[in-house]
Amino acid sequence: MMQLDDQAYARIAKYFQLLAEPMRLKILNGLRDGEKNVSELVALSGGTQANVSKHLTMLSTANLIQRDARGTKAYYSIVDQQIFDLCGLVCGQLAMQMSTAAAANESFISAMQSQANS
Amino acid sequence: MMQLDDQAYARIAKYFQLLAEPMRLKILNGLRDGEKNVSELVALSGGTQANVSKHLTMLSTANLIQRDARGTKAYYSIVDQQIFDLCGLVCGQLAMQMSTAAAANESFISAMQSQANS
DNA sequence: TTTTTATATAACTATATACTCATGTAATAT
DNA sequence: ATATTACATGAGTATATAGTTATATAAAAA
Repeated sequence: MMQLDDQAYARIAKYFQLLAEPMRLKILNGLRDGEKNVSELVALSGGTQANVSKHLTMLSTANLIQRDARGTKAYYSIVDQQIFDLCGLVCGQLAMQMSTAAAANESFISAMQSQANS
Repeated sequence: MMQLDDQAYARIAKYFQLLAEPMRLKILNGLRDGEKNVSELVALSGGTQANVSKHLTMLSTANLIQRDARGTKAYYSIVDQQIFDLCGLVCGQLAMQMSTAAAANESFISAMQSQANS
């Protein structure tokens, strides 16, 4: 077994923490097909401007997304598409759990699986 | 872009939340090469018995690990090894960020990379 | 049966963080 | 110059959660 020091665990945990928030996942998914400005992300996510902006700052600070200010607008985009591999894996896990449990919500499962394979 | 409903985002976020804690990552990594009982995990992690037990209950409830009580001991083990793919991806991301930033701590980077490829 | 060992859990505290509301700031438009 | 638009951020609140201490529980040993 690989040994990691406490700082390494803390870093990895902080990374996962960024993905452990529904609104941030929504924002990241909203950026899947290319850059969007804050207003677009506010509309897309249904959150308030202040809240979306804060989440964008967090994701940007962690270098998961990058900011490009053009005029009065700020366009954000995904830095590394590999981020979606993570989400895909988790979706696959959840889909498996639910199908194993013979869960009732079939539409959720199929949505998860297609998400995982996208 | 795939549309997910709010419940889906919440589920995925909750899953990531489980991985967003250094002690839980340490425990999961401790189970990488096979089952261990609580005492072993307490020793390995350096946490208190109560705290480790709580984290184990959380991970077990979420079906990331499974519990097997034998005598007075409780042996925990990983349910699906794919969990380590997630950690590997994150380690790779962090390693990339650090090498891109030409960070000074080279030993951390190599540790991360070998972890990602294990 | 009593004690010991191994684990789980309840009660509590401290801290982190998501959110809202209000305001600051900077670029464009009038 | 002033107003407007787009975004960021500070202050404050509420909630979630990690950790500690103490105790409960259950199997094994004495």
